[in-house]
Amino acid sequence: MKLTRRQQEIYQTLRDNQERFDHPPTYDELCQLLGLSSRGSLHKQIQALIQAGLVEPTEGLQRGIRLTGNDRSEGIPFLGRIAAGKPIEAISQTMLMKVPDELLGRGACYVLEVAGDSMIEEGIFDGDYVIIEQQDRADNGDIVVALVNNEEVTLKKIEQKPGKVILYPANSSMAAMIYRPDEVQIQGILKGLMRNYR
Amino acid sequence: MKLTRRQQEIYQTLRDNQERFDHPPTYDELCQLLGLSSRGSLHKQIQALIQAGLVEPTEGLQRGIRLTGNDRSEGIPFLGRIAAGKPIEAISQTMLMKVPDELLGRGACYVLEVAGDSMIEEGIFDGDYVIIEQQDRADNGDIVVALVNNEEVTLKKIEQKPGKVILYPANSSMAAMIYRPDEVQIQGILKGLMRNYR
DNA sequence: AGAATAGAGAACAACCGTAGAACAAATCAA
DNA sequence: TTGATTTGTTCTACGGTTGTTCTCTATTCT
Repeated sequence: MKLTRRQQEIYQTLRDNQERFDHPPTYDELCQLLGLSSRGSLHKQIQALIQAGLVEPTEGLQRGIRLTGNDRSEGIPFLGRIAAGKPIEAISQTMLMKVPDELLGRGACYVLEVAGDSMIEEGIFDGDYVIIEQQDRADNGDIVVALVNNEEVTLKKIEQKPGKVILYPANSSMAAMIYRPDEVQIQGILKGLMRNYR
Repeated sequence: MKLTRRQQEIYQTLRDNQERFDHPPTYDELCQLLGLSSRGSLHKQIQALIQAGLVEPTEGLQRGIRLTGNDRSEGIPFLGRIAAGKPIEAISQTMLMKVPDELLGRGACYVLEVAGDSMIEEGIFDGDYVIIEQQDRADNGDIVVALVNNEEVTLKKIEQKPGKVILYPANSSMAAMIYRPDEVQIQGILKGLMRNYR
């Protein structure tokens, strides 16, 4: 989606003033900030920003959140479930999940829900949430999200040797898989884990 | 749960004036403090704060406790390390740690760092952070923080039978311990877990 | 000229905060 | 104990605020 000049300008103003408001600002406050005198005009622009995914819409609530873009303060995206042997079940809407800073890597991160017990001996259980930092290389021994043959996405421990790549599950009832380097594409490495007991 | 502006304002006023009252204040006193003239109006706002878990509701009692609640917007306290067989190494200053809402219980919660491998088969490793909800009872099968003989604090799976309490480690090289009910005091139950890969 | 972009302003519905009456439970006074 | 008073709760109603929709006008660009 492409933004008009004015829309970019408004978005920039939103970001610049994000911290000036203890609570999300009202349309009237924003109008004053932007030199507008009509809520309706602003509303039209804001809708464009929502359409572009730069602003979170408010659900029914008044004084609803406006500005928040997709920066890390509101959480990182939850992309879906990852199971050994299947592509990631992508989730329709981008959900944001708050994650403690301690579990984040330096780069772009996202969250996946683990399906299956293939990493059980590493303490990664079915239903756990893993925080993945997006990157395309890994050290031996890292636990990675790997795309195999452009088809399957799995969470495995990796070992890269000259001419072959081994993906080890952490479950003694499953076997390690050996591939040619060009068959395996690293998508990210494991940075953190969260589990929910109920 | 999100608070409206006024609700936050009221909550802040409650906190600020918490120490000014020897006993919890009445609705009328709070109304005067907040410039309201209707108890009913205040009541509705207070209900919202209770809903958000920031205020403890009063059970039947009059002049009942109001304000005190658990504000977790700044994080929950990190209390120290817990190892099987030793008291919690208390940390000098109370550190706050931000934790995703999904991992929190409803009541007061805190964070401990796990020392040792006694729960390794439950996927709880040395160095993991566990989120504990403070409470003094548990169901069989829950993983609890238990104070034994007023000396040792451990993280174990509990089973309570008439006349005895069994604490199971999740490590086949360690034995379960059997106690009399009066020797074991439950301090909290496990609600969530976080792990950091570096 | 025609289309796209911006803004003003009116009108409306939902939401929020408040007041106040009425009632029940708890507390206090005698 | 009994009755009066305080205190917490429930309910209705009202007005202001806020988000949304709509129409209309002005400006800019191709």
